[in-house]
Amino acid sequence: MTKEISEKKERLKTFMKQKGFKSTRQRDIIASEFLNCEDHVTAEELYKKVSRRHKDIGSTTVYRTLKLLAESGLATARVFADQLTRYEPVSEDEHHDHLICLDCGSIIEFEDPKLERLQERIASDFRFHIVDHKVEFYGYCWDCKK
Amino acid sequence: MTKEISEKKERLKTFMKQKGFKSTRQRDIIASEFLNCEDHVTAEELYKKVSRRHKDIGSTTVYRTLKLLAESGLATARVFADQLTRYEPVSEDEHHDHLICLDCGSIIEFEDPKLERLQERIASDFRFHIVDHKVEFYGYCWDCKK
DNA sequence: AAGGAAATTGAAATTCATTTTCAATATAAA
DNA sequence: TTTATATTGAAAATGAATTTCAATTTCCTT
Ligand SMILES: [Mn+2]
Ligand SMILES: [Mn+2]
Ligand SMILES: [Zn+2]
Ligand SMILES: [Zn+2]
Repeated sequence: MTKEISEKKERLKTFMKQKGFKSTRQRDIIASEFLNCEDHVTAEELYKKVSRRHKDIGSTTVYRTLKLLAESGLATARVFADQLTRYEPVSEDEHHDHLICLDCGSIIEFEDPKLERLQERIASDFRFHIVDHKVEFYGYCWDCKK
Repeated sequence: MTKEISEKKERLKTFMKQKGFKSTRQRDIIASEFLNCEDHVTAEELYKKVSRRHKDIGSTTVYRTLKLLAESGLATARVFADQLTRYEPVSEDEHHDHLICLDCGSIIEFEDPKLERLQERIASDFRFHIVDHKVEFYGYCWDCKK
């Protein structure tokens, strides 16, 4: 377990204590498995991974723990075109958007300051106060285009 | 019924004939109701509108007809944060994105050439071939901010 | 017009991800 | 320990959307 991950688990513990939530074996296992897979996983996908070695952990608990991770700020929930709720670990206050391949499903992450600034300009045009945004580009990655 | 709407209904007829689909009273009523409400409606919402005056039309048919309208190019399906599939009439090849108020739910449409160009630049950075995109800004509209 | 193949309809059943319920169990503070 | 409270997993419930199916329509073809 890397330093980053154990530090995150520490943050989770703090969050739970502060909120009056209890630390459990299940939450610990699920959080570890989640933080180790740097993917955009669904609850079911993570449940499959977890239950390979822990057949006693139910999928309901995985759904619940992912929600908890999101509340604690360690995970973000994302919904792409397939309408499944996916979670990804959050690293620092970094924000990014996604390029999604319609063929192989691969997801490329990108960050673009121009895009962020453009958003501000558009918002002010409409006197709108933006608190969040969703930018997804769908198409074909280099490999699939060939 | 405006000229634009009757012209659209004509296009739908052409599309249906060409595909071997049949014209029915239900489809006609549902399409009219849809084209008249310049909104981002869900199937259930449209079903409620339709069934006010046509209690014999079932919701299944509304779901099916909206799909048909999307296939014919007269409607586009959109999914915002509430995860419901919404449809909106398509006018010409015009493309637009959305600002969505988290308080009152109002939707502001906008078009930004800079955004479209930026997308191209980002795509080429990743050698990605974009065919579609989704840009949604969430926040608070002027009225709700007050 | 009438006949008939093929498409459409509405109700009910089904799907599928996610949430809720609930009795049994685990946690942690005293 | 004791005890109050939170958590768990199985099963049931939810809710949007789709599928199934028998009855009805549509629209060619005679
Ligand atoms: Mn990501
Ligand atoms: Mn719109
Ligand atoms: Zn690909
Ligand atoms: Zn508002």
